[in-house]
Amino acid sequence: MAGRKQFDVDEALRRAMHVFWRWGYSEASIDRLTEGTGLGRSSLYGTFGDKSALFRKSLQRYAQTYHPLYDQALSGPHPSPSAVVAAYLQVTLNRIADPTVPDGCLLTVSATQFPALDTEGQAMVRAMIDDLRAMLEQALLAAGADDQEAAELALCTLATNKSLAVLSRAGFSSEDLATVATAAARIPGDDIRE
Amino acid sequence: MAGRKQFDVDEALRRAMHVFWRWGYSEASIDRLTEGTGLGRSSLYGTFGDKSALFRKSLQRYAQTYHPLYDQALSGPHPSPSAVVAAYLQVTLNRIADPTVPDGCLLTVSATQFPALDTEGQAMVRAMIDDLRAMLEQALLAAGADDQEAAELALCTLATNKSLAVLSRAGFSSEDLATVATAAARIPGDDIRE
DNA sequence: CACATCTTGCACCGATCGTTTCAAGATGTG
DNA sequence: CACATCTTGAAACGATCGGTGCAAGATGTG
Repeated sequence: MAGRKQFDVDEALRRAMHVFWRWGYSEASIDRLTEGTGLGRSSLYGTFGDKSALFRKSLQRYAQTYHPLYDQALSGPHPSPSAVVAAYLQVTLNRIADPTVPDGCLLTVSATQFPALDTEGQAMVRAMIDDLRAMLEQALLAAGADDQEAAELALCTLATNKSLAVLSRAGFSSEDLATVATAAARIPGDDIRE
Repeated sequence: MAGRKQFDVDEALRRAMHVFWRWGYSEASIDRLTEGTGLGRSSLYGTFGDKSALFRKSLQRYAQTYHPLYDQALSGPHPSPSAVVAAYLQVTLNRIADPTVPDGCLLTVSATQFPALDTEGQAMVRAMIDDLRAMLEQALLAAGADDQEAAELALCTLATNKSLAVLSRAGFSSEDLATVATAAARIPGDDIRE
C-alpha cells in the first residue's frame, strides 16, 4: 500500500489550490480536498499539515503562479492598467482552455471570506494584496509616473481586477468582462505610457 | 415562557441579514444566527423556515433596504456613475455611524460564495444582480444616454460597486475607497449628465 | 533476508453542523 | 375556569466537520 510517495506534491498542491479557489475556505472540506487532490487524509496531513497550513500554501502557490503574469504585463515597454486587465483576461482564457481552473480569483474569494479565516490566513491575504498593490505601483513608477499617479493607478487597477473577479464569479459573460476591462483602461492617467 | 411573539420580526430579519452579511452563507451557523438575532432556534425556524429560506429573506430585505439608495441617487437631475459611487460611500458612512452594519456588501459576499449556495439561493443572487444592473441602465437611459452608453455605463458602475465592496472587505481605508470611487466617476461617458 | 523508515487506507475521535421533537408555559376565546 | 392556540427553551437527532491513531504494506539499506 505504500513505500515512497505515490503522487506529485506540487500537482497535489495545485489541485488543492483549485478546491479552495472554487469553494472558498469554509466550504473546502477535507473530503472535497481529498477528492480534488486524489490523496488520502493521511497523505494530505502528512505532506501539508492541517487545513489552515494547506490553505496558506495554496495562497503562496497562487501568488507564485499568477502574480508573475501581472509583473510580466507591467515589465513591457507600455505598463498600464490595460496591460494588467489584459493579464487578467488571459487568466480567463486559460480557464476556458482548462475547465479545471475555477472562476474568479482565489485572492478575491479569500478576501470576501475574511472573517472566516484564522489570524494567519487573514495576515497572509492582507500581505498578498499589499504585495500586488506595491508591485503595480512600482511598475508604474518605473514607467515614469509620478508618485501620486502611480499610487492612484495602482489602486484603481487593483480595484478593476477585483471587480472582474466578482463579476466572473457571478456568471457574467466574457463579453461583459471585456467591456469592463476596456472601459477601466480608459481611466485618465492610463496614457502615461510613452 | 411563551404566548405571543416576544420579538419584532422585521428587526430580527435585519439582524439575521447582518449575520449573513458579515460571515457569508456557510459560516453563518444557526448558533451565530440565534446569537445575532437573540431568538431561540424554535422561534427562528417557526418564523422564517430553514437556513436557506432565512438567507433568501435576508437577501430580499437587503435589496429593499439598499437598492433604493442607488435608485434615489439616480433619480436626481444628474444620474451618473459618480452618483452611484456616492450612494455606496453613503452606505459606508452609515456603517461607520452604526458599527453593527458589516463591511462590504451582502450581494458581493454572496456572489463570491456562489458554489456554496443551493439552487434557489444562486437564482436569487443572480436575479438581484441583474435587477440592479437593469435599474442602473434604465436610469441612464432616462438621463439621455443612448442604448450603448447606458449598457456600458451601467455595467461599469456595477463593477465599481463590486470592487469597492471587495476592497472594503479586505480592510482598505476609506481614503483608498474614495480614491477608487472618484477615479471611476471620471470614466468617459460620465459627462452625459446635462 | 532482516530491519528501520516511510507512506497509505481505514477506523475512529470529539465537536459542530442544520434540523426536529416535545413538553411547559403564556395568551385569547368561550 | 376550561380549552384550543401559539410560542418558547431545551434536549436530542443523524450527518458532517477537522483531526488523530494505528496496523499493514512498500521501499531503501545492510
